[in-house]
Amino acid sequence: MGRSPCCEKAHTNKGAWTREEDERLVAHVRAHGEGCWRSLPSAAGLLRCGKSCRLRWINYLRPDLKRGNFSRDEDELIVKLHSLLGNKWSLIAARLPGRTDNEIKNYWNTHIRRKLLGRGIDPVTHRPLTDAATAAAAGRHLLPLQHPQSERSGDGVQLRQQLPGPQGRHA
DNA sequence: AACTTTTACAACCGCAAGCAT
DNA sequence: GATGCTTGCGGTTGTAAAAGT
Repeated sequence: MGRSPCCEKAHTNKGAWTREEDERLVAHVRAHGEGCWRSLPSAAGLLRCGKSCRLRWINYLRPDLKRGNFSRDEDELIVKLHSLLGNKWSLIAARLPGRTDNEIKNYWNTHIRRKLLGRGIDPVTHRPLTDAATAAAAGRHLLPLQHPQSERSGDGVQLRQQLPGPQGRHA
């Protein structure tokens, strides 16, 4: 399939959104509705790519977003849905009004995943961890790495899926 | 108080699906 | 059917804030 750059990168802002950019985006979507993200930035006077605008709107600016902490019910529902659907965050989000796929994905990776591991449950399969994996989960301090650089290259993804604990990050 | 490490989450990137031509 | 474009998704990264030393 053909693929083109989503935007003219040389002329777009990146990084955190400013209040002014938010206001422009909200005003434009209110006036014209969602959709046609490709042309939205220029129409709204934003130096962002359409992708970035869409993400910002969906994950942060939409008026129907709940935000705030996840309730116990939501927590349990996410675990249940994940056991059925896997990493289909958009499908899971569709069952949780006011929550976004990105928010759920982040919540899963930072909270639920660790909680399940703490209970000796594999967050991928939702089954009890094997002895080896449990040992690794319990004693991850024994593991030699948690350096993102090494995780991020090559087999790091697979490795991370097997390894428990927080995704090591450093400032 | 200063510095280091960890956590949390917003945002980016690349890929693939779906639609139009 | 082939090609090109846009949108949506999931994985990954950057960084501010919090916690620890």
